[in-house]
Amino acid sequence: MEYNYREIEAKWQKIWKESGIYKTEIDNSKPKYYVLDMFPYPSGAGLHVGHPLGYIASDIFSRYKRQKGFNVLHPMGYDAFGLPAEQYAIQTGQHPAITTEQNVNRYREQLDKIGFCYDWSREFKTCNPDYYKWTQWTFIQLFNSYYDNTADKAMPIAQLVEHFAAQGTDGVNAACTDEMTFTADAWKNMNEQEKQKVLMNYRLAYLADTWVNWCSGLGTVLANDEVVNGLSVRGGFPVERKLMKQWILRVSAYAERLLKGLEKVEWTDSLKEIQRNWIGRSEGAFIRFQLDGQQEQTLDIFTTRPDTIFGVSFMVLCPEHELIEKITTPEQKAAVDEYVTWARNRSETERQSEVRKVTGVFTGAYAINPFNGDKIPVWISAYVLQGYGTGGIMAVPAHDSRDYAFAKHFNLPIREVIAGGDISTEAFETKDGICCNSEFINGMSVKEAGKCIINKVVEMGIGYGTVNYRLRDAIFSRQRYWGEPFPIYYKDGMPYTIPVDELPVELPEISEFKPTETGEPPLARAENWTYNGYQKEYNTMPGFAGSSGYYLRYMDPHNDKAYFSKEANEYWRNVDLYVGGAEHATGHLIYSRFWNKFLFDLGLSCEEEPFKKLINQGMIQGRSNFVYRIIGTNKYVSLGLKDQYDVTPIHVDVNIVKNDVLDTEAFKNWMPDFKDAEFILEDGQYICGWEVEKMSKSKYNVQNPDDLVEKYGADTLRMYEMFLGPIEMAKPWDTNGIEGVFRFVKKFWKLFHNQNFEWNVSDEEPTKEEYKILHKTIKKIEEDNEKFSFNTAISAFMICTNELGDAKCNKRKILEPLCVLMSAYAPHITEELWSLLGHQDSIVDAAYPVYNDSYMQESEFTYPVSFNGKMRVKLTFPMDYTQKEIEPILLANADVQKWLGDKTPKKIIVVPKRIINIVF
RNA sequence: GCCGAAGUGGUGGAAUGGUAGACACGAGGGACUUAAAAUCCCUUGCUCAUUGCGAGCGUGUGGGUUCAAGUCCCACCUUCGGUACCA
Repeated sequence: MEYNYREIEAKWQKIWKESGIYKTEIDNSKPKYYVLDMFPYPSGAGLHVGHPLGYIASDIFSRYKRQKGFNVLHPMGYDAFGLPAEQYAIQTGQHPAITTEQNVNRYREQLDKIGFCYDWSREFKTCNPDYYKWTQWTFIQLFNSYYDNTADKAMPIAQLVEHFAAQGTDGVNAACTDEMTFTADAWKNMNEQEKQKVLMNYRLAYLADTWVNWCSGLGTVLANDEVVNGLSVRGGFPVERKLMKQWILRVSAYAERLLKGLEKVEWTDSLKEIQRNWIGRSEGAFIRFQLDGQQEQTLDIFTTRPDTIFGVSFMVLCPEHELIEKITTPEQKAAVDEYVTWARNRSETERQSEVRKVTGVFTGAYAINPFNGDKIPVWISAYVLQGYGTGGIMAVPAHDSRDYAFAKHFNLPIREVIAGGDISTEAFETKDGICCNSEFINGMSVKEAGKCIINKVVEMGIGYGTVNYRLRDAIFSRQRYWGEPFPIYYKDGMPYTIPVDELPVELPEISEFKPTETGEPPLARAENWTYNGYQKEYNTMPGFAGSSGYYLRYMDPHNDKAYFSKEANEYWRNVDLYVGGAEHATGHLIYSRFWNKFLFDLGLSCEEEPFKKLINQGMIQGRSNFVYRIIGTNKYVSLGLKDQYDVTPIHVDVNIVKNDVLDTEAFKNWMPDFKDAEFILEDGQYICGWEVEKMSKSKYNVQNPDDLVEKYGADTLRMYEMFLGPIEMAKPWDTNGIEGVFRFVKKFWKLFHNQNFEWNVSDEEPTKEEYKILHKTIKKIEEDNEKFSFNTAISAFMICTNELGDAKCNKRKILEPLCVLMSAYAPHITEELWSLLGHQDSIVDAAYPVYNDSYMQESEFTYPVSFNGKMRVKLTFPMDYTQKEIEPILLANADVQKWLGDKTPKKIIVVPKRIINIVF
């Protein structure tokens, strides 16, 4: 039979589906291996060509591991809550659940065509109430927990309540929004509402007024990772700053553990580095400055350079600082109000573009340097950020470039306290200097002086050494409909959780998906959105809520008693291999790790890190094609001739271009504008230009995997995507080479057939040469699989197939193991051949062939011989010859003598099985 | 600015410090065919030579280590990704 991929692929996909061969169960007799893809958001555009890249890689690895004897968990599902479906709903009135369902079906259809080995019985969508019940459940646990810094883990808030009742805040070392001190009696005298307010300061999920990224285009707030260059990632709308009451997750409490955990995972260095920078650990000191003439007010700052404290010449507060209204002098009030109003209302975009522009205003107040009693003016400037440290700084212009620019601009003093720089031109920012002009720390190194100052401030009771993180708490509310409702109702203005046994709180039906006329979130439209008469929360959870713990749910997806069973978790533990884009480095991959660590603290998840090994598939860029229109005409000139004319490049649909040659007829029919197009050809062809750009509809460079499956089959598509290059590298999507892979698949099929496409496999014993071809391939494929170097593995298959074809080898003992090796890459064709070879069982459970070194033994080796490093001749020696035995034969050789001439060799280097180098 | 990754033919890309360019695309030539598709064979880094042998140069640039460098070290250039007043 000829290779008919359509028939073969349809046949096996049906059989796999019906037999449930990819269904996975806990099996204690086998080691587990958990392979996970970042699940997709089912957008209306369908699966794009970048998705399969990672999915195919993980699929290959899953199949390989299964053949290696592992019990492989390889699930798939959908991240189904999200903005596009809701935006669409606002425009059309179509319920997002319906659009989502349609999109999911389309995705599933596309995925099925590629022949993945997912265990679909575990599939779920994050918008299923069965699933988001557990997202809500986790939220309640977060609400009912606080972070105990001494135990270094999350603890029940009830324990904190007990502590408050017994000792007040004395001995409390917990992550909180504001430091609090009160006695046990004070606690007992608080009313319910006051107590709730105090607890809110400690909860891991808390409600607070906070400056947020408000996106009016989307009608919601966004997390920091959802804003890029002042614009929303989804939709590209401008983002402004706004003070709003929001649900927030105290992710920052886990900063140190998130940082430390990176040491234990096998991720790429670059990804770890991105997370490290995002977490942004810095060591320094917290120091309290007294304000001149005001006993009750202090100005707290964080600095990484306590050693420069004698160089402080002014203090700066962020425009949002609460101290501003308390300390501003009457004379300065007008100027301060004006500045603060301006600074607070700037949009993110403005902030971005005005970075490094020096602005600020003097408050009229002075702080006192605790070490020398100097009066230091307190300024306000937007270069100091609210939300990092204390929102206030001690400015040391001589040794910080930002303070320097500020001091120069406002003509403030610049005092040198680290020797060796030239502070007349720029700040001297070294951390290896020696202190000067600094009284008792003169002559000390920066490091020593820092320690000394920290000891002093501790002694004086005005500060301590501390560690500060850039990582912010995550805003968890969205003023949106299509998300998980909060399991929260309000009583006397304070939030309370809905009992766990009444979960899930299902998303109600509403008539319209827009915010209300009064600007309330869409859920305010829901009828009876109450709990025992109390109003339920109008906000919903953000996109990352559902994706933060989904990998745990796959372990036990249908459990209605628990998130997942202990048994399932202890077997599957965590994800061994996670495949997805690096764009999630500062979002999903942080939130997920936080989520998992919290569940670990609760004793639910038995591993602290969720993703052991992570592979980032590179981004797939588009490869656009261009035609060149001669300006003012409807004439198009081929690439090579375009420089002779005045032309405008125009994007042309890549689907009517093959190997950069334009199908001119198809071009004329493409759009009415081009109906009468004329062409100036080169060599009878129209050659298009090309460029690598982002893949987008408007650039006509989008290619759909379905078309390629239709034209070449899934096996060819799978291998081609892997053959493009290393999965981790970004690369343009280019179908120019797919024919080569298709040819190879056909050749592979032919190994099992004669010229007339009749089955032709012999039971003869293979020769040693044939075994050698096979075992060389077994070894290479195994090494490449372990390294995720699938492109070179495919090259090895091509070489092997060519060699066996040349040798006319059709021996079962060679072809059968080869089939197994290749089944991970091309599951359909190998499954078909496997059954033709007479096997009843599926090839997915065939054992991976064992490499046998004995076939690779050689009796001799051909050495390249180089003279002073330049390769000249090749000589063959028996394998077991030593250098001593080789040398005389070598020197007696005519070619060697020719090259040596009358020179005598200084040294002869023989590297066994590599090279001989003669140095003269 | 800072952090990270990467620069190899016309193209995608191979090379544990040891014959650079595997494998594939494209291109050129040929076979088969009435023709096309499909298939098969040869050539294909650059320059010179080409009657044959060949010779020289080549992995972003400039240095260095080494018998030997695409690979290691130093400096620089370029591109891409992350981040951006984080005290």
